Amino acid sequence: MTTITDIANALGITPSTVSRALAGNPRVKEETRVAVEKMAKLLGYERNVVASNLRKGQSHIVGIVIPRIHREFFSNVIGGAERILNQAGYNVLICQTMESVEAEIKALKTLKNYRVAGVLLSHAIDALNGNHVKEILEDTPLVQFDRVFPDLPGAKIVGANCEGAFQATMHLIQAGYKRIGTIAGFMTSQAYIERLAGYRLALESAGLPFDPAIVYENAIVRETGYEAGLKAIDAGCDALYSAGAFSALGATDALKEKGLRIPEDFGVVATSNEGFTSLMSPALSTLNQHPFEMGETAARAFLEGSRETQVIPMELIVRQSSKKQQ
Amino acid sequence: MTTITDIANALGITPSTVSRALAGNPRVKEETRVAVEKMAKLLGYERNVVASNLRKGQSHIVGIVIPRIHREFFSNVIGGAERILNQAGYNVLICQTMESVEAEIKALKTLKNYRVAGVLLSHAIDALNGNHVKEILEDTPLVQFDRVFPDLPGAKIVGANCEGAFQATMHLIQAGYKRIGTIAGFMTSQAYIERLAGYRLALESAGLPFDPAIVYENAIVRETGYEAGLKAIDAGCDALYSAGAFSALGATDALKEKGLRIPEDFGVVATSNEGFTSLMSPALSTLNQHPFEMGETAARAFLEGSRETQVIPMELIVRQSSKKQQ
DNA sequence: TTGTAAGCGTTATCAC
DNA sequence: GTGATAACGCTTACAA
Repeated sequence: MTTITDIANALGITPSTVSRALAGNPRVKEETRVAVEKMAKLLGYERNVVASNLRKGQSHIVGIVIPRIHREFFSNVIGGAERILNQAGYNVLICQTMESVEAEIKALKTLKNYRVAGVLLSHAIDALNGNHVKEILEDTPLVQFDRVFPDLPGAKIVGANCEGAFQATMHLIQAGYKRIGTIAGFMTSQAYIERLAGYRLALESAGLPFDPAIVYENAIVRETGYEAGLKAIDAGCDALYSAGAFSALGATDALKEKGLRIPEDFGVVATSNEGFTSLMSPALSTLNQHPFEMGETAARAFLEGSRETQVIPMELIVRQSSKKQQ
Repeated sequence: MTTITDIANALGITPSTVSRALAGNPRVKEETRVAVEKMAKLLGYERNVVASNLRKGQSHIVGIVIPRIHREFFSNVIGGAERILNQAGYNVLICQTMESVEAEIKALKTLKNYRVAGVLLSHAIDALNGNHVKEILEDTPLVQFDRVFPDLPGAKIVGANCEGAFQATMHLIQAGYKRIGTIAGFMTSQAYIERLAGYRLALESAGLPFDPAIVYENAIVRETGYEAGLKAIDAGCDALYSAGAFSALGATDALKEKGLRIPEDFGVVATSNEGFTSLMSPALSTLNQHPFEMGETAARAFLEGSRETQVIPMELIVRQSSKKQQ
């Protein structure tokens, strides 16, 4: 592999000058800069970023830590972040935690060891607070997104969870559903706490009772959604707001199995406009969290060194599953 | 950040010994090894992998280059590869090419500059051969998967494209469909060439004519699938084998729009068991490519330095979309 | 405008 | 079994 020393030797100058020329340092003669660039191309030189990073004490890698890559929400966040970061000359190291804090800790340590320029992080569901992050990351810039802990420093990019859940629940109320339960997610996560708050607010502002008996605190996966669906039927619900799309899918499994018609007998709305939701029958009404935009915003927050909390609005997409015929 | 020098100073020994102790070199006294490890823990030492990589001339990063992260097939491949690689102490740097060779070239250069230990690569659709890879990667170990070029060195992990397509088409024939078209994908990619071959083989071995007029060579996305669907109807087809799931989705859009009943009037089977296929109505019959396993196999091939071509079998999953009532 | 020299943190090759 | 020293390739004060 060609090094700057090779270029320097070929040109009869020193590596420092080559380094400066390649870095676009203005204190280098136009003439030599051109010569260096020409020779670099000729010899097929490519900067050894490992050496460069070591010297500079940091890399142009940004770590992204997420629960699971195959969830459309997260892969879209990554897509958005990557677009902005690549433009700015950064590369992306992706770590999945599979929803385990253990793995999250390991991932953060690894990233720290690589001296990444920054970390974009959405916490594992079983993380209860940000202490483990504080110790590891120290002064590495951190941007949290979606699942965030307020006690950690740095920018936070969150969805408009409360407003979104409010909107979704209100939509069910206005469609004529009377007893609306919720698949709420785990109350260890701020995002789900807020969604539940939005749900409750909607009920109360419409004069409907908030009934803890039809709040299903659970993982938001298909299996638990199915169970929640069964319970909701037994509890006399005629609609569900689900804090996640996969749990809504599970709930509709249960509803269909029990012979209930959606949306006539039972309405469903969920947060997360995963691609499959429009293909379900009936198509599922959802809240679009704009994950791509969330990724872009997180990346920009990192680039700008922002410490602000930014809220990405959610957009209600009304499909069949909530169109009660009156 | 603590360095090995800090540990050495604290212990009154030299960095070399610390380095050896930490590396598990047998020529270091048990006693000092223990002392070093204790002190390392005490001072919160974490190896600077950047420095280590520079000195050793390679990293423990494996680059994965794929067209698009948000396709379930690829995110599952990544999942499988990551599992195996993490176990072996590697980390994963992911680059998306968005189906452009330009971006593929850029990604490969970046990875080379990071002196990655190896590259797992599935080509962009507009890559016509492997020349661009040869020049850049030189002696970096390469494993190609799914979309591969035979002229490139190193291991290749491919799906059983021909056999899968054969199976899918044969299934349609046996279900009673008479005139079966195909959404074939681009013929610049070996994977799609093989799928077309399997389709043709099935027709011919069943004594049915192979008609180029109902072979739709196209991108395999929803939009082009829709167009192919319309054409297939006009051409008097009563079934389609699609080389991709999204194009099959587009085709069913067209079929429904034209009032055709699936599977009674028209049968559909597709390669790629994307999650949404089971949620379509009617549910789409697919070929499961076992992407997770493909990722694991690719990672193992890298770890073992294999140069073999391995074929991952495809599994036909029969759902509603191909169950013709006779 | 360019050269000199030191150093980022680690590891490999010698010695002892 | 341990220490001294150099080197991986690059960057950056400082000097010229």
